[in-house]
Amino acid sequence: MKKVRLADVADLAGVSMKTVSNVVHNYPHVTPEMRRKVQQAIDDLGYRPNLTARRLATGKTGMIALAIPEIDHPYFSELSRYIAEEASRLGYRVIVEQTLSNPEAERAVLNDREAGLVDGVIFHPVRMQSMEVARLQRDVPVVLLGESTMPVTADHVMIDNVVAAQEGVRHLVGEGRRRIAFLGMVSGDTTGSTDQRLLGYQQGLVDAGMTPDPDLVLSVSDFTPEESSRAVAHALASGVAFDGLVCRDDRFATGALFALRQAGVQVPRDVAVVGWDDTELGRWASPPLTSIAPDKRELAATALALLRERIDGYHGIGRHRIVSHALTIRESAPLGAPAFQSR
Amino acid sequence: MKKVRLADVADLAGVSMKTVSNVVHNYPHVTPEMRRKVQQAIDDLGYRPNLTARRLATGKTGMIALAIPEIDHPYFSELSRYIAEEASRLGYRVIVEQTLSNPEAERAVLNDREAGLVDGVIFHPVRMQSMEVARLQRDVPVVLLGESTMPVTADHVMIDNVVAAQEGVRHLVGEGRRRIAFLGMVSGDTTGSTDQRLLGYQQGLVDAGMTPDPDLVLSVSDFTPEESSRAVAHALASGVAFDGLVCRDDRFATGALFALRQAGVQVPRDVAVVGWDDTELGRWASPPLTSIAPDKRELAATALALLRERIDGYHGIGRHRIVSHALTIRESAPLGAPAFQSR
DNA sequence: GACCGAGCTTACAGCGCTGTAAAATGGCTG
DNA sequence: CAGCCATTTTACAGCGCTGTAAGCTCGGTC
Repeated sequence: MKKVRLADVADLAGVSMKTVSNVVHNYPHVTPEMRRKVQQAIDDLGYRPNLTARRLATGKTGMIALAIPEIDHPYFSELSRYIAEEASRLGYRVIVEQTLSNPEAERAVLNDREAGLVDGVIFHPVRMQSMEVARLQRDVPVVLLGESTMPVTADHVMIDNVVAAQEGVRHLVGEGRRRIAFLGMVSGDTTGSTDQRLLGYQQGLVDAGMTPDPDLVLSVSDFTPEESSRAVAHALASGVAFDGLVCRDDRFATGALFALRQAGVQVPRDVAVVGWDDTELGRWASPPLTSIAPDKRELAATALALLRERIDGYHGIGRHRIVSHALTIRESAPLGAPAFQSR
Repeated sequence: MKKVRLADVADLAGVSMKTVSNVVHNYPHVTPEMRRKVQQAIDDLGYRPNLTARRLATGKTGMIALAIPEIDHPYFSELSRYIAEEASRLGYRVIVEQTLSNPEAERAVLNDREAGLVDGVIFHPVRMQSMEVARLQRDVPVVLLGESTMPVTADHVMIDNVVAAQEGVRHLVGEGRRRIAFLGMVSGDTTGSTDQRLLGYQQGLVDAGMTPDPDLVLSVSDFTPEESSRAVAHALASGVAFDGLVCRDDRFATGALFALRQAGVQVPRDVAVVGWDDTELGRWASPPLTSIAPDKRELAATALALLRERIDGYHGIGRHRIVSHALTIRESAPLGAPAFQSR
């Protein structure tokens, strides 16, 4: 099956290439008879337009890049799904770049040594600072996700992490918890997400008339459930006492649940746990996780809408959009189940 | 920042376009002096090659498509990660097509109305039959994953599902389980994966001198933990008794754990559970899942190796590769923990 | 010192499609 | 039936790069 070109179809149908092109694109001003004749030739030859050539001619690729740290992190895989769905709705294909939180890979996302690959980029950086983004960003439209960076040159979508964390704390306080811990800080984490969540957590404590206790801010050495579990186990062994726990993400919460179970600490009776991201991992944890739930669908739609506008020619200053979130209540920190020994 | 073309660099450096191209591609026969001069011009102008034009000229896109049912299914998100990593190692970019198990979307993967988008496709179909794949498959190299189809026109990679299921059963039998159930059949599932796993399950029972009992094959109405949980709850309520459970995948197993917990059935004491796919979801379930673990990394590497060969010109008959698997033992069906009332 | 060949560099024709501008067609009007 | 205008179709020049084949250099050889 050798390649069929537009010109071949034109020859067979006895018309010009451009007419064939018009038929392919459903250009309205083509007589029905002509359309039929051309379509016949297309079908006979099994012609399929060559996308690469089209792109070269139009300058549009119809593709966007989605650059995220890890494809298989539950939050990112769920987000990817919505982005893929929304992109497909808008007629874009998605190429996935996995940065693995590698600074060089992140730089490569913007500083790509090649051009003309995609029409735009949706990028969730974790190692890159605003300055650097601004410096590296070239002509490609970029929409940033997450909290690490928000230069004025690119658009940006996030949820209000501070408020969300405050809400998480308020929920725990409302259920009678008095010693609420935060899990966790990660050394070398420059994303700002954690900072904002920690800030909101502290703010939440203050709102409730409590004093943040540095001992209750647990550190984790990596973004994995394993390390999170280790950190919680260590805290328990060191005698750090808490009856509530706000986690940086569901993965950390999952690790925490594991460590608590191992230590014989009951959730939610002894410790109520709030996760973050509302992922499948948390929905099926035991007990199922109460979790701060960013509206991922809205996040995806907003990011793509902004990107679309830039692709369509908007060149203004960077816009910042806050999308909504909710607190999804489940068993790990339910309503109306006061702590074992609430004071 | 307007576009810089190869010709602009050539002008500035005072050489031909082809020489610039040679420098860009590190073609060896370029004098150091020339190389320096050209590189200088490239840097001065901030030149970046246009990938689309390159593709049109070479006919290679440097991209492969990965077509899977759901990006955020734990098995597929983990597999995607390895495929993305391996692809990147080989210099390919990955574009992700989410079929959502939609027959039309699956057909579109092969029957794409446009050509020249990717050099090859890695495709995990769930609704499509061998015949149809063979009929629709065009000139693009295709490697199939999963068990639903294996036409002679395309390469194919899978694990030995029958043997794996037998091993799962053997493990449960070895731990003293005598009434082992299978979860679950899904109506409308034409993938063959489930069939093969069920077959292996039955074979495993026969190997152990047991008689498969149709009542112990549970049906689920959809590939979700929710439905799986419902199915198990229903079975328990109907008085179906079992002390071992082999699940079609970790999602089903996760749903099963939930239903069992709700019903006060202890795992593994009362029922030992074996999952499938060895995903993060199962690793952090409670209790952590014993699971049949396909070697996803090997799967990804094998699929890409086969695809690479086809892209490089191999046109022979479809090859079938079996990659290895293991049974990862965890708490849901541990070693040396005989059933509560084993007979 | 003319010749040779390996090593470098160049000119240019595509790759397959689309946008533009110009040409052809055909229905109406006066 | 010429004249006009709106609609439909055409010719062709790019889009930016690479492969091919030919041309140029220059040190080494006899």
